[in-house]
Amino acid sequence: MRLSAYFLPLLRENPSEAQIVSHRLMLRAGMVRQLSAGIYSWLPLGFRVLNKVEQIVREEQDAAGALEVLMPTIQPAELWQESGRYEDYGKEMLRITDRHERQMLYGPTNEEVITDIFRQSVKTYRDLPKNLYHIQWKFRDEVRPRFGVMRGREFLMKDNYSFDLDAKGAKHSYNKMFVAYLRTFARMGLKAIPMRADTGPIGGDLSHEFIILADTGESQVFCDRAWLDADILANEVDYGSDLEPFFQKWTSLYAATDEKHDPKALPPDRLVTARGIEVGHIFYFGTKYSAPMKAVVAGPNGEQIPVEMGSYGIGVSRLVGAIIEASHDDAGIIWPESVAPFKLGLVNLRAGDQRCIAAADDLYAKLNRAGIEVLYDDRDESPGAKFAAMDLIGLPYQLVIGPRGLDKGVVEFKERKTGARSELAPDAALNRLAGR
RNA sequence: CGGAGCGUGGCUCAGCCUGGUAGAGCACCUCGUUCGGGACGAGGGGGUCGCAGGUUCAAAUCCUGCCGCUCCGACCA
Repeated sequence: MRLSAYFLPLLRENPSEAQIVSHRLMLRAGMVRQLSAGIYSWLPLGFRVLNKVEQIVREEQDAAGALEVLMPTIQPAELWQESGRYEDYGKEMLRITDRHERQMLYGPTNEEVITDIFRQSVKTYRDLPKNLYHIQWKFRDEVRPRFGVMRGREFLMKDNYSFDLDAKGAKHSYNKMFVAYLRTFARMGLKAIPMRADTGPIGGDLSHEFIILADTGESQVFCDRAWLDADILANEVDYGSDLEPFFQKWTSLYAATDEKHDPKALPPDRLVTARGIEVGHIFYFGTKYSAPMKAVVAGPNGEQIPVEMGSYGIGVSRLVGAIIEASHDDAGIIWPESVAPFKLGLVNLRAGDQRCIAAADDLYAKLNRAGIEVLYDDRDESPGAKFAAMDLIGLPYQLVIGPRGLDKGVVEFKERKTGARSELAPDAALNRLAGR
């Protein structure tokens, strides 16, 4: 993508409404614009990241055997009256009346809708287990939206729902999601630590929050030092096998939120105190919805059995902010390669110099042919402005083309994360990037 | 929802106290000179000061109401 043809409205100064670093950087890097309190438009650069995060979530859900669906954002109130949550949910739920005076709502979550879908079509235990997910916009009318997309009112969430015949099956479904979540966050360069959690308005008796460590996190958390070196992606997981050992392994290391922290749980030399951001939450809640909504199946002996359910959420749009919170420096964002909007920034320092243009255009074409996602800064700007822009948007690698380098037959290769620079022949730079 | 604050070109902000008809830096447009970490000169465009009402000869400035946004606290992916 040529920057001259892109839509990347960068801000040189910090918008006064943005108080935390991810919010500031997302506005300055031209990723999002606020439309209203807690409601954001995603601009091209931000949308690319959102899609990459979403895709990683999707791949890990698919790998764990969940099936993707898409449910509406607008739901009828009756379903919520049936489950008993219509009144309980309170003012957080955005209620809407349609032209026929029918009570509708903008879905804050989807337990009711999915349970309705399930009960219409699944009548026998032979069709179990099932696990359905979707990635859809939600609306929760937060009293106080803040932190940019990290706590918006409208947000993109992956939520899924498992259906099993009995508690044992439900626990296996829970474990699958537990594994999938650890893998999902790890692939985004995040260390997400599962912490036992309250179930809140969702209900149920088994629940874990997944919390990533970031200096600017909302809440204080405590964990075993061993977490810092843990490598979740090190071992492959067979979702068909018994996952309980995996679950036991990753829940045995101490980790607790502020409310649940026991100061005596660990010796001081093993205790890490940090800030945390919640990026996922999983629940096993049994028959809380299936019983009142009559989501029952015929069991092996013909009896009617309410299904055992769980629900699992990942804040997809929140993750974009959370990743920035966890990975940035004074100059801007530092994207993990897996979610970076482009892998590479190609900078032509002299937009008016034919030799530089020819060299940059040539490299740009080759990079495109090699399938490398590249943002090509072909604008006529000062070098300083170009470098600052590249550092701000935080692409993992930069290639700089200028007259000095061309005299020596080289381009400069820079790594955003480490700041390491080296000079390479253009073809060598190409190979190096293609090899990564 | 309790407490606090803000709303003036795209962004950051000054002007408001002590009313006299809007200003700076950055950004933008044109020309020229520049160019290896946010260049320089000259010229130029853009706002009626969140909205409504009131006081006054006169309101960005004073008064009232409303709307919007932000921050601190209790709740959430």
